[in-house]
Amino acid sequence: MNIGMAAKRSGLTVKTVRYYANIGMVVPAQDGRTGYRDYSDDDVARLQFIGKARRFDFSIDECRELLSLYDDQDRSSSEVKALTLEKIKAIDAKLAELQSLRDQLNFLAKTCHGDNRPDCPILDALKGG
Amino acid sequence: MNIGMAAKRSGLTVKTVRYYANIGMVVPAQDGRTGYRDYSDDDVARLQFIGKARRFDFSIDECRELLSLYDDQDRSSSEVKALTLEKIKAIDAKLAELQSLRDQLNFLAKTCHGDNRPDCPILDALKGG
DNA sequence: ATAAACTCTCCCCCAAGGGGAAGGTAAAGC
DNA sequence: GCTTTACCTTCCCCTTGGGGGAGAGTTTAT
Repeated sequence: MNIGMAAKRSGLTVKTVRYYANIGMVVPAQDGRTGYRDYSDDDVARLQFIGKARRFDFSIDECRELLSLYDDQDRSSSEVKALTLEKIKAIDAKLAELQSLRDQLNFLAKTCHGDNRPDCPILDALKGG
Repeated sequence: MNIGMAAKRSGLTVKTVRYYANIGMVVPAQDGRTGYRDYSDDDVARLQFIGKARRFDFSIDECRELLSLYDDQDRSSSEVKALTLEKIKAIDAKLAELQSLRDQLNFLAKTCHGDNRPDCPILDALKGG
């Protein structure tokens, strides 16, 4: 099938699908005369797989890794689990960082009266050494 | 003072300080002969301000806005507070998204036995429609 | 036959700088 | 005075994960 259909079926944009072909992640067959990419059902399955993994916040390189595990019939589930646990750890770190930011901003916002007076503890906090 | 000292005092890298000059955020005086940037103490204070705001996850454009509020002696604190509350809302949304991702991945990781057997519920979840 | 829809490659764009080359300057050592 | 070293300048390419659009070829529908 052409790239438009592959994109539709995988829920990705044509640009994204083409990008994945360019970086060698999902390389379809190609019509020698027209140059049109020709996607198989299996290609579409791989695109779907990547789309899901991306939504789980896996990077392109991590997707590549997952994809090679997905392709390897003999791989052990422990490798996939390890990758997933690492990703969870990274997400936890980001969560903690954002939480701390949120708390600090929230404290500033609460102490700021937020009226027409020009003095503002938020700016003061940003200003102060 | 030269850019190296300004960078040191503001806790930023030289590259970053030069970048802020290029995009018009903190534009120092410039020596006509050598072309060297010449930072005042006030410039450094602005750089520090931006550094802090960036650490609070404000984007460059938001920093620009904060900076203009910071410069405006007649501004009301309500504008600053509004910007801050918006930023808190954005952080909350990101937190919720990451939390949901974390939960889903955690569930998958828990149900994955993670041994030498090849079947893996994580990959199955990524595979399935 | 022609217009619309689809596809191709190629190039520039985003945030927020980082890395490094090539070349001018300044300060310090001898 | 000379040289080394440290610092400064501009310029260009790189990152992530694609988006937007130009210009040209193809296929499909009318």
